[in-house]
Amino acid sequence: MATKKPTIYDVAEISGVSISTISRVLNSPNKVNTKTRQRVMSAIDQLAFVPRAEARARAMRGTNRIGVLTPFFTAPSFVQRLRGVAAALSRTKHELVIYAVDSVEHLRGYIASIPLMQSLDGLIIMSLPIEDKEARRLHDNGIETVLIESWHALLNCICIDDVRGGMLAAKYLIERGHTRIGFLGDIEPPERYAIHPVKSRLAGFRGALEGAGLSLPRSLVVSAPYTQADSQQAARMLLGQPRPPTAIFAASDIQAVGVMKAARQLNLRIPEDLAVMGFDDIDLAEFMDLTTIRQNLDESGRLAAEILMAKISEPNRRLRHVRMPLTLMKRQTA
Amino acid sequence: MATKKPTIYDVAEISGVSISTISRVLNSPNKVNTKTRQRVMSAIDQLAFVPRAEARARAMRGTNRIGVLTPFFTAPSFVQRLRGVAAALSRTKHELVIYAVDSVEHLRGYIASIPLMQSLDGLIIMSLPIEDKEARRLHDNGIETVLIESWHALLNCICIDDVRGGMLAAKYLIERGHTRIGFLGDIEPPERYAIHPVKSRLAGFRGALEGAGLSLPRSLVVSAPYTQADSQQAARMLLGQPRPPTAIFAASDIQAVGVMKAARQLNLRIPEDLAVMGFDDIDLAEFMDLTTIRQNLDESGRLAAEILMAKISEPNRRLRHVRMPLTLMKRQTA
DNA sequence: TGTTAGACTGAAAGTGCTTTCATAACCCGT
DNA sequence: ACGGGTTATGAAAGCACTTTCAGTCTAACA
Repeated sequence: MATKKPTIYDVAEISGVSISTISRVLNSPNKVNTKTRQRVMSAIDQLAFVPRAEARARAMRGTNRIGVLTPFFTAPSFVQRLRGVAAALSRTKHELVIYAVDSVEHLRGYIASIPLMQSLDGLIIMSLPIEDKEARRLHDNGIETVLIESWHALLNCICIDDVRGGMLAAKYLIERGHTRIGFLGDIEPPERYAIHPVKSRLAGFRGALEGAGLSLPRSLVVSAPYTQADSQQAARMLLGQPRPPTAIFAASDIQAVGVMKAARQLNLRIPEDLAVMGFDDIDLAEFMDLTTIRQNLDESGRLAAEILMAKISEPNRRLRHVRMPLTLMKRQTA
Repeated sequence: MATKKPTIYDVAEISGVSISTISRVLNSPNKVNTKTRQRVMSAIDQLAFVPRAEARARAMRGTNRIGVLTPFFTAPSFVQRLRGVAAALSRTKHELVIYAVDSVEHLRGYIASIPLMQSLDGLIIMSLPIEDKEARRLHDNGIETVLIESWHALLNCICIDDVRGGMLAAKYLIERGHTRIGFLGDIEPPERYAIHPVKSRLAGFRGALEGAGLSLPRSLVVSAPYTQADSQQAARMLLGQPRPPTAIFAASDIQAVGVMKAARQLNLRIPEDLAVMGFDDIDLAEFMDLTTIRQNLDESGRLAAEILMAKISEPNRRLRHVRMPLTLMKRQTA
C-alpha cells in the first residue's frame, strides 16, 4: 500500500516507458501505439492515478470558495456570525475558508495576498478596518467582498448603528426610573488591528443621558478587557463606590455577565437592586435572561453570505450597504 | 505592452529584485522588507499580475489546506472544538476549510470527493460515523485524517470515555447524598448521520447508580431534543412528578441550562432543592456556574490539528489513538 | 536489396512557481 | 572596532507535467 499519491513517474516506472509516453497517453492517445497504451492504461488504474491538475480542476468546477477574514475567532459574537455564514452556505455548493487574523501584519498580509491568489470567489471581512488602497485592490481584482462592522464605499457593507444602540439602552433604563447609570466596556482595547465599536456605544449612551438631563460622571464609566472575569472585577469597583449606580449598561453581553456575577457576590438582587443590560444578544444572553440590545449576529452572517452569493452569480448587481436593525430584548435583568 | 500574461519573472524585472522575493511577497509578506515589498506590490498591480494557481499548486508540497467535516455547526460544543482547531492552525500557514454536514448524503458525498480532488492535506472529521470503505479510501489516498468522537483502526482518533463520564456524574451526586437522581438527554435523536454519545453517558450513569445499590426508575429518565427550550419543558415534567428527583444529570450543558430554568420557574432553589449537573463544560457552563463533566473541547480540536500537522510533515509517524481525560468541574449547581 | 517516409518513443528543455541554502547587510553590546 | 546574532536577499534545486526534437524502428516502395 503506497500511501503516497502516485505521479506519472510511478506510472512510467511500472509500465516500463518514459514519462513522455504517459503524458501522451493522457493527452493525445492516438499518438501512442495501441499495445503500449494498453500497458500504460493498466498501470494507471492499478495505481488509481489521477493527474493532479485535472483532479483539481474537475473538483473546483462549480465549487465556489468563499473566505472569511475574522479577528477574535474565539469570541462568541464572532462565532455566531460565522454560524450565520455557514448556515447560508451549507445548502449550496460552497466551501468556507476561514482565516483567523490575530495581528496587523496578519491582516495586511491576507488582504494583500488574497485578491492576488484568485483562489477565492468571495470574501467576508469581519470587524477589520480596511484601507482605501486595499478596498480598491479587492474591487479591481473582482473579488466580491462584504464588510461586516466596517464601511467602505467600494464594497458591500453590513453595519449596525452603535451610537443608536447606546441610546436605546440609556433610554430604556431611564424609562425604568434609573438616574444613576454606570457604563462598563472595553473602551481602550489593545488590539489595533480590529474595529472596536465600544466608543460609539458609549457616545450614544452618554448622549441619551445628557439629553434627559442626567449626567454621566467619570466615576460611573469603567473600562475592562473583554472577558467575564475582568468585567466582574471592574464591576465590583463600580459597585463599591460611595454612591453606586442602580443600573449598569455593559457594552457586550460577556461583560454584562461579569457584572451579574459581581452583583451576586455583593448580594445585590437583579434587577431590584441593580439592573443590568448587555449588548449583542449572543446565545448566552437568552440563557441567562439578560436584557440586552440585540444585533442579529447570525442574521448578519447569513446576509453577508447571501449578498456574496448573489453578487457572484450576478456580478452586475449593485453594491449593498445595509444597516441592520437593533432591537431591545427585554428580559429579566433590567 | 506585451500581450503575454505576466509572470513573476516580469514582476521581478520591473521591480529589480529576484523572483524569490516576489514569491515571498506573495506568500509570507512579513519576511520581506517593507520598502521592497511596496516596490514589488506596485509592480504587481502595474502589471495586473495574477499567479497561476496550477503552477503554484504544483510547486507547493501540498495545498496547505486542512478541512474539517462537522455536523451541527451551530452547536456550542462543535464551535468550541473548531475554535481549538483554528487556534492551533493560526500560527501555521494553513487554511481552514469547513464543510458543514447536514445529511447522510452530504457526508458520503464529501468523503467520496475529498480524496479525489486532492485539494486538502489533511482532514478532521467530527462526530461522524465513517465506514470501513471510506476509511480505507482516505488512508490509501494519503489524506491524513483525524477522527474526533469516533473510532477507526486505520485513522488517528480522539475520543472520550462517555460511559465513564456518566459514572463520574452519578458518583459525585451520590456522594453528595442524593438518592433520587434523574437523567435528561437526547436519547433518541433523529439524525442518523452523526454520532450521539448520549446513550453511553446514560449507561455509565445507570451503572454507577446500580453499583451503589440505587435504582434508576423509568420515570426518572426523560428524553428531550438538544435545545434549551425542549429540555426546560422535559425537566418540568420530570419535576412535576409525585416523587420528583433531588438531582438531575443532563447529558449536555445546554440541556442542563434548560433544567435550571425549569427549576427557577418552579421556585426550586439550586442546589438546595435541586442539584443540576451538565456534560461538556462549554463556555456557558462557566458563566452559569454549572457543575459539569468537562471534556476539554478546545483542547480536542487543538490536539486534532496538531496530530494532523505532525503527520503531514512526517508521514511515517505512527497512528495516534488518544483518549482524552474527563474532569469533574465542581461549581455552584451541585 | 537499398531507401525512405512515417510512426513511435525518450531525453531534455521548458512551465511558473516555492523553498532551501548560503551570503550579504545590518545591529547590538563591549 | 569586533565577534555573535538577526534579517533580507538571490542562486539554484525542485515540483508534476507538457512539448519539442531528434533518434530508432518498421514497413513499404523503387
